[in-house]
Amino acid sequence: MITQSIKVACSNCNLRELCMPLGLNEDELKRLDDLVAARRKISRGDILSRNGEKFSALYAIRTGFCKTTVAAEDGRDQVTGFQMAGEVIGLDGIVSDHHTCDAVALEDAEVCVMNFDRLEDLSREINALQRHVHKIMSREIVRENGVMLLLGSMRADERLAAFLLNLVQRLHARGFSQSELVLRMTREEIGSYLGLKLETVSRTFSKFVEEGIVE
Amino acid sequence: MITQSIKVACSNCNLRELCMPLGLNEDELKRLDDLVAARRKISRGDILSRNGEKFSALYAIRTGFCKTTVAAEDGRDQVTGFQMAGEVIGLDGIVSDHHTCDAVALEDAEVCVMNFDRLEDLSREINALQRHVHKIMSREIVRENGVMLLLGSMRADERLAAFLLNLVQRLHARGFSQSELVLRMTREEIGSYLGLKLETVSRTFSKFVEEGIVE
DNA sequence: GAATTTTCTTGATATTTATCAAATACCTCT
DNA sequence: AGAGGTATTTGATAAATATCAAGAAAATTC
Repeated sequence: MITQSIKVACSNCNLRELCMPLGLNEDELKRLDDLVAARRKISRGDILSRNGEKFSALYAIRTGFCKTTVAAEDGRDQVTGFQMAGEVIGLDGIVSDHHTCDAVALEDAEVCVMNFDRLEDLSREINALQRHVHKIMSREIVRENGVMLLLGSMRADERLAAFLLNLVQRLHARGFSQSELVLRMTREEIGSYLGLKLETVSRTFSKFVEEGIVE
Repeated sequence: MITQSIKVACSNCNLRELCMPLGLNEDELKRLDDLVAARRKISRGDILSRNGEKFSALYAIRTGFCKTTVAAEDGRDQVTGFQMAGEVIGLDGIVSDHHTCDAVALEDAEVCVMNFDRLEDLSREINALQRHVHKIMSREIVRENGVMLLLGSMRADERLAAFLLNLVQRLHARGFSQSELVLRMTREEIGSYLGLKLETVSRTFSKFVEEGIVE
């Protein structure tokens, strides 16, 4: 685990509008800076947090791309999400004080470590922050509802299309192209997320190419 | 909409340990009672909250059984959960200030209406309540992770078994039998939740009966 | 309590996706 | 740049689940 001790500030961060509430005054911003105690650099394949591990902090992604997975008792595992800059990992750990997911970097990444006790303290004092924390958690619930809809009632091609559209939208909100994207995850990881086997994902991609929908 | 004006108190409620944090002092309990402004009785089939509707309150189920569903643009819909006494409905509405699910009573039910702005106010003042709200949302995220695992990587019989076990566990925690349960939902609703067609659910039940797993 | 509607079960068949297998393409490391 | 490993594609076949259909059971309504 490499934890940088250099002091980094939300107040200067170009992702602040993704991670943090708007409309804070200077004093509030300064206290926010104290919350993000450190950044942590992780390399591709590194595990940011592991199922069973004690929960103490949320991680806001600054750069890079991650996935989260849950495991069944028999070892099967399921990708539950792909996270990019400005998105928060670790909410699963709050309820039982232990993580229930693995979070893994799909490329070299940098995350801001936010101690959760301090986040709770601060969000009692800054209404906008409290509201923001609630919204982040609610957003995750709504996202997962959407995944349930996808997994429960869509065909393979619909699932893949919905997945790609969602990725492009999120990337576009971060200033990337609306028409191109680089897939950081493997066919197998996409398949796991979409409840499909990697061969089915590959075939569906090929079908999309044939139909001229994607290149 | 029938809203009872009779004053009801968390402090006397036998479900308090499910809905609310433990270890509150008398003063805190009294303030909690003020939060739950009213109870609302709903009949089977009634819609508690509807996709698109303005969000203002969470609902804690006091008696009865509900389901939540999300809808795709093309009209397909997906059951995202079944809720019983002590469980909270409405967390999806926080992020956008509007509900994104429909919540429907599967039998005559009674819910406690908790104004969310007041819940936020109060949870800034009562640490245990703040923590509790966070845990409730985190629990929902973890639950949905489990459903994603189920939908993404289990076969029909595994899905149904996991579903039944989960129901029995939750009912048992509420004092009901460990070996018997009454299903308040139709085969179609179970199927929607599990990503299966109602015929498949029915066949799988029949298989379980043949195998002597259930009656 | 009889009629009507809804839900459930079961069978036959169709469709979708998984599995197994092999060849190719792509990365990564030295 | 080349070797070795990993990821991807594609084909053939198998398995799981969906679809269509019809009768039985259960619930609801009048």
